[in-house]
Amino acid sequence: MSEDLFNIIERLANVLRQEVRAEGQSLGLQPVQQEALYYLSICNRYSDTTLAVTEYLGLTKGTVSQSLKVLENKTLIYKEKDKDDLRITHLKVTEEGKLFLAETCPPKKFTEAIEQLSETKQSQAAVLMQDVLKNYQKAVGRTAFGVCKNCKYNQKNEADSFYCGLTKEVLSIDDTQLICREYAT
Amino acid sequence: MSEDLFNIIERLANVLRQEVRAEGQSLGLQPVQQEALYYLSICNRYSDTTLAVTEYLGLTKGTVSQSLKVLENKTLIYKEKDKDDLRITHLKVTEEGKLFLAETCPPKKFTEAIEQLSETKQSQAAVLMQDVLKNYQKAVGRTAFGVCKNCKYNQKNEADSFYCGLTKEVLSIDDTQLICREYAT
DNA sequence: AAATATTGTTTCGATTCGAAACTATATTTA
DNA sequence: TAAATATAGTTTCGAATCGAAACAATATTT
Repeated sequence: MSEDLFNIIERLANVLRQEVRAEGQSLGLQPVQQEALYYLSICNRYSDTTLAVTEYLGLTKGTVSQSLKVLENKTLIYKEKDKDDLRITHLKVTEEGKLFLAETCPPKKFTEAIEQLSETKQSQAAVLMQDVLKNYQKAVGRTAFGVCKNCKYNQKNEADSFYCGLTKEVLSIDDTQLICREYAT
Repeated sequence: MSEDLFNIIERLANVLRQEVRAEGQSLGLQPVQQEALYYLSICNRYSDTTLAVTEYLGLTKGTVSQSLKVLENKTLIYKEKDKDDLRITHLKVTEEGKLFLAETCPPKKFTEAIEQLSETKQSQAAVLMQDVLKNYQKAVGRTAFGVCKNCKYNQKNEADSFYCGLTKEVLSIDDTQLICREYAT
C-alpha cells in the first residue's frame, strides 16, 4: 500500500520537526530558520543564494529573506556579494553556525535510530527513498536539487579532477559532494 | 551514511509540504490544518480528540484548538461530546472532509511516484522506514501512535474478532486498521 | 466535601507566511 | 547607445501560526 509509506514519512517529518523545534530553542531559532541554515551548510557555491533557499524550502523569497536576516543577526551566516554579478549575494555559514549544526542537525537521536539498522539496510533505505524522491520531483516538475557527483553535468577530466559541464568550472572532490540547484539527471 | 537518509527525508518533507500547500489553497486550508484533518481520518475512536491531535502534530493544545475551529467552520469536521466523560470531545470528519481528502491526501503525484517502484520495493521501503520510525520514537520517548493491529494490547478472541486489552472493548476489522495514540509494542 | 487532575477554549504577543511594491544590477531589444 | 525587460533581493503589510498562560468545565482523588 502506497499510503503506508506516505503515512510513515508524514509521521517522521512531524516527529523530526518537534525535535528540531526543541533543539532550536537554545538560540531562539525557528524550524524554518534551522532548515535554511542546514541547507546552506550542504549546498555548493552555485546554490547558496536567497533564491536557491527559496526554491529548496518552497516558500516565497520575501519570507526567506526575513528568515535569513535573523540568521545573519545571530551571526550564524554572513553575506558575500558575487564578484561577477552584483545582484547576487552568497550566503556562508559561520564557524558558530557550523558548531550549532554539528550539535543539532541531524538530531543525534535520529542518527542513532538509523544506525540501529544494519549498514546494508541503511543504504537500501536510502536508495529506495532516493528513488521515490526522484520520481516525485519528476512528477511535480520542480527544481530537483541533488548531489553534484550524480548530476549529468558532472564530468571527469583526468584522475581526481572534475568539472561542471554547465558552468565549465573545475570542481574539487569536496565540491562534488554538495547539493546543487542545477542538478539534473 | 546516516546523513543521506536524513537529507532525503527532509527533502521529501519539504516537497510534500509544498504540494500540500498548493492543494489546500482551493479551500483556504493551511498545511497544519490539512495534516490535522488527515490524521482525524485515519485515527480510531480513542484518538480523535484535541489532545491526541496535539500530541500527533507536536504542537500546543491552544494552537491545535484554533486549527480545529477552522476545520469545523468549514464543515470539514464536527464535534461530538463523549457520552461517559463530558470533558472529552470527539472529532469526526464530515463527508465533505472525506471528499476533500480523497482528492488531495496523499497527493496523487506522490502516490504515483511510489507506485513506480515494484511492489516488493514498496513494501521493503515501508518496512525499513517503519523501523527507523520505531527506533526514533523509542529514542525520543514520545507517544508512539501506531496501527491498532500491530499493538501489543490488540488481542484475538475467536475467528474475525478482536478486542483491546487496554479498554477491554471489542474491535471490528476496520477498527484494527486505524491509528491509536495508546499504541505500544 | 475539598483539592487536584484532565480536557478543551480563549486571549495575547511574537513570529511566519504570501503578495505586492520596491531597489539595484544585468541582459535584451530596438 | 538608450530603452525595455529580466533577475536578485529587500521591505512592508495584513492574515495566519505558534507557544504561553489564564480560564472554564468536568472527573478523580484525597
